[in-house]
Formats: sequence, structure tokens, C-alpha cells
Amino acid sequence: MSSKAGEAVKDQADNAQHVPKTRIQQRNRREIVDAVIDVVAEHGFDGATMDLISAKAGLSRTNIHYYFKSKDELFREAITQTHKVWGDLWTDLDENGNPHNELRKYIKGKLRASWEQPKLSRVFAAEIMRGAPMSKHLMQNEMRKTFDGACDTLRNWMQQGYLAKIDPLHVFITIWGATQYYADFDLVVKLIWDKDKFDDDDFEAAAEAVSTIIMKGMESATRTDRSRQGSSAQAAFEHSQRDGNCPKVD
Amino acid sequence: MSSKAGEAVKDQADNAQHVPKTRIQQRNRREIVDAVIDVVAEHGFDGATMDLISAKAGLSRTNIHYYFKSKDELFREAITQTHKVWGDLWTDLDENGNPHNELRKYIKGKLRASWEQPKLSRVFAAEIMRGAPMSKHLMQNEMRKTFDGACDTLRNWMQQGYLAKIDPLHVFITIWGATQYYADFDLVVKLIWDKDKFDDDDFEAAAEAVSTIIMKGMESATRTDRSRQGSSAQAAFEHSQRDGNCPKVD
DNA sequence: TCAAAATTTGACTTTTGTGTCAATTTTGCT
DNA sequence: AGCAAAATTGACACAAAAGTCAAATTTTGA
Repeated sequence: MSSKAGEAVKDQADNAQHVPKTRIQQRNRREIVDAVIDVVAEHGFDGATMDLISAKAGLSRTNIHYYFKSKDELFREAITQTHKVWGDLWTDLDENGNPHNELRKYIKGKLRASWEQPKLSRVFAAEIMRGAPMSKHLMQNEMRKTFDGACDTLRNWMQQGYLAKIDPLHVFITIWGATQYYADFDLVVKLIWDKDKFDDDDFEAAAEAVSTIIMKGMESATRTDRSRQGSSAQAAFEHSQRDGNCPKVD
Repeated sequence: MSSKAGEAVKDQADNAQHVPKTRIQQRNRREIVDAVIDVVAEHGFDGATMDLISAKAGLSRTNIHYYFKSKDELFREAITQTHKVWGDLWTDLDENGNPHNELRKYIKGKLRASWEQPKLSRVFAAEIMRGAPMSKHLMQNEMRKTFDGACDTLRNWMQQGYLAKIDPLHVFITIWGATQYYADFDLVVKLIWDKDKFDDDDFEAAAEAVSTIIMKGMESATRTDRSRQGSSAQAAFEHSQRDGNCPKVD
């Protein structure tokens, strides 16, 4: 259709998936998206100006417009990246595995994601906190479905006596909240941990502590009954089923 | 010094504490600060424009400048409000109380704060995520000190066998992460909870679930030993003491 | 090597946002 | 009522940011 130079890129950019033609295109688009993630992670979406992004990417502001029509498209791309990594984290529960191991693995995996890709965690957080204008649809569909599946898995395990009966909703919130905290509020973490840089041992320590708390907190009372006041949470769990929270996927 | 009308307000605004003279001043300043908190909670600091704020407050943009010299001063005020509420939450552990009750009370209190003042929670989150330019000093001093005290308390209880030995650092992060999630990511919470409005019962359910998980997770193995793999987290705890994390306050 | 395509640039327009100022209106008081 | 202080307004100056465009430069491949 178009014959003017440069439009090839822009035309393709209209599509969800862009297949870069040249080496330069590939390199620069990557560079730019990385820069966006960097800047958004640090300044949020509203604070991420084209100037900041172009400085970070090492490309002129005008040149960035050559690769991406608008700031909006740029953001959309960054969010797509985020979902690629974050989306996988919802499917990490194997219904047929050992409940204890699976859940522990899940917690550690979630923490690792926050730990190794703190920027993506922050981009995700920023997107949620501004009302998820670009992710709402995805969240209401694919993510929601996967989540409901995970809830089912958890509830099955609970019914079978492997885990304490606690509304999966709050279990996941606790896991997400604790693990994301390390990335999103790393300023606080650094302050109270008295460190500026963390190594593998630190990660292992954090993973061990967090998953120990949550796993022990989720231990079933069926085998060893010593719970002092677990009945109320248990009642809420039964209620959550009747109520249709975390509905089953078909 | 100055005799021009209106300057009285501005002069006072320079001081940290502003004592309003008139009823109108009192009402409007309140209105404005509330608006700022509202807008920042929704759009973050960079997204909070004077226009949005003035619209929310129902006062002209120019008029807001009559009460607050600059946007910066406005933000500072909003953050002060936040700290007033958030600061108290650090002192809520009574060393001489019953460890179990105290910790449970603390968790519930923290959740209640997020639940009842979600906007303040989000303002706090936004401030942290942008690097805490206005809170850093406070955090490095008062807050840090209070936190260290709380760590000491927790560690004492652990030493006395009331709680499992887990580095208090991660205990607090888990608590904060889980509780703040309900306010900061309420979009996600609403989505997976399938609700738009929450009532007291919902709060009680959330509080029960979260504190049950964490409290059970913190139960000491001293009395009832059934832990399957707690030793590693325990080792990290011992290490955290030698290392001087969460150092004692003098 | 040279022409076409791809990439990059600088100069410009438009929009949005902050803050100032002098003038006007409202309020509190006697 | 009338006046001084307080509160409010509209017009404006200025700065930052998004985005356009035509021209210049670099890269690619026949």
C-alpha cells in the first residue's frame, strides 16, 4: 500500500506482533522497550517522559517515534513484556504433584521472578495501581481463568486434607503481597535489611523465610491438631465455596 | 513584615506546622489536602496535576496556590498526613503482652489501616516507589528506630520460645506485603474476589485468613514439634543476629 | 559502486501544566 | 452600613512534553 520510506515499520507496528526486518530494527526496538521498562519502573507511567526514555535508550526522541508511533504504543509493548513473564506464574501449580512441594515451589518461583526481574514487577504494579487500562481485558479473561484453576487445585488439596482450609483467595494475596514487596518496595527492604545489593544467599534466605511462614501457616490440622483458633478461618473457607468465590473453571 | 493581603497564609505555609486562622482557611486546607490524597492515590505523584486536584477540591487552581505555594508543598502535606497514620503502626507491639495476641493484633491493625484508609496506603506506596524523596529522612531515623525496636521484641519472643525463629525482617515484610496488597492492588482483589464493595464481614474474613496463615506460620516448634523442614529458616535467623541485621536500639 | 530503502536528525507545532499578578468579590467586624 | 482583611478570580507568562515533517545520512544489496 504505502511506498514512502519508513512506513514499513510503522505499518507493522499497528499489529500486535511486530516482526523486525533488519538487524538495526531488532536491536533498537529491544533497546527502546528495555528503556521504557527501566524508566517506568523508576518513575511510573505518568513520570515516564519521552525524553527520559530516549536518554536511557541512547536514541533521539524523534527516532523513537520512528519505531513506535506513540507513547501509548510504547507502553503497550512494555506491558506485553511484563505479561509474558508474569503470565506464566499462574500456571505453576501441578494438581497431581505433592501439594506441599508444589506450593513451596510456587512461592519460591514467584519470589524469584520479583527478585530477578524487579523492574517488570514494578511495571506491573504501576499498571495495576493506575487502574490497569491496558491489562484489564487480559486480567478479566485469561488471567482470571488461570487463577480460578489454581484456586480449584488448592481447594482440592484442602479437601483431601493436605492443606488447612483457608480461602485460596487470601492465600494467594498473601503470597503475592509478600513476594512482590521485595521488588516493589525495595527501598524499604534495603533500608531495613541494611544492604544495598543482594546475593543468592539473600534470596535463599528470603525464600526460605517467606515460604516457611506460609507453608507452616497452611499446614493441615487434619494430621496434627494443635490449632488454637483455626475454626473461624475454616468457616470462612466453607463459606467461600458456597458463595462462588474463585468459581471453578469448566 | 509583609502587609499585603493574603501573605499571612503564605508566610505561615513556610513553617512545617500551619495553624489556620479562619474557618474558611481550615475548611479549604482540609479540602485541598483530601483532594491531593485522592488524586495521588489514583494517579500517582507524577499524574497528579493541579487541575485534577483543583477539580476534586472544588476550588480554582489559582485559589489553591493561595493556600499552598507550590505543588511540592502540597505533596509534602499529603505525605505528612500519611505518616501520621502510618507511623503509629510501628509501635503497636507491646513487649510485655502475650506474643501471640500482640502479633495477631498487629496484623489485624495493619490490615485495618489499609482497609479503612486505602488512599493513604496508596499514597505511601507511591511515595516509596518513586524513591521516597520526601520521606527518606524520616524513614532512616524515626521509622528505622521503631522498626528495630519491633525486631528486638519479636526476637525476644522467639528466644523465649513463644514464636518460631524466623528473621523478623521477613516476618514484617510478609505482614506488610499481604496487608498492603488489599489497598494498593485493590483492582486485583476486586477482580478475584468478584466484588466491588466490601463490608465488615469481608474485612473480618481477610483478617482472619491472613493472620491465621502468618500466626500458624510463626508458631514455635518448641512445644509441638512437627515441622518438616524448618531448620534452614532457623539457621538464617541465628545468622541474622550475628550479622547485625535489625540491630538493637540502645 | 551506486541507487533504493532504511534510519536518523533538527526545526517546528500543539498541547498541557505550573505559577504569578493585579484586580475583584466576599467576609467578619464594629 | 462601611471598611479592612481574607478569599477568589481571570488573564497571562513560561516551561515541559508529545508529536510531525521534510531533509540529511547511513545501510543494504544488486
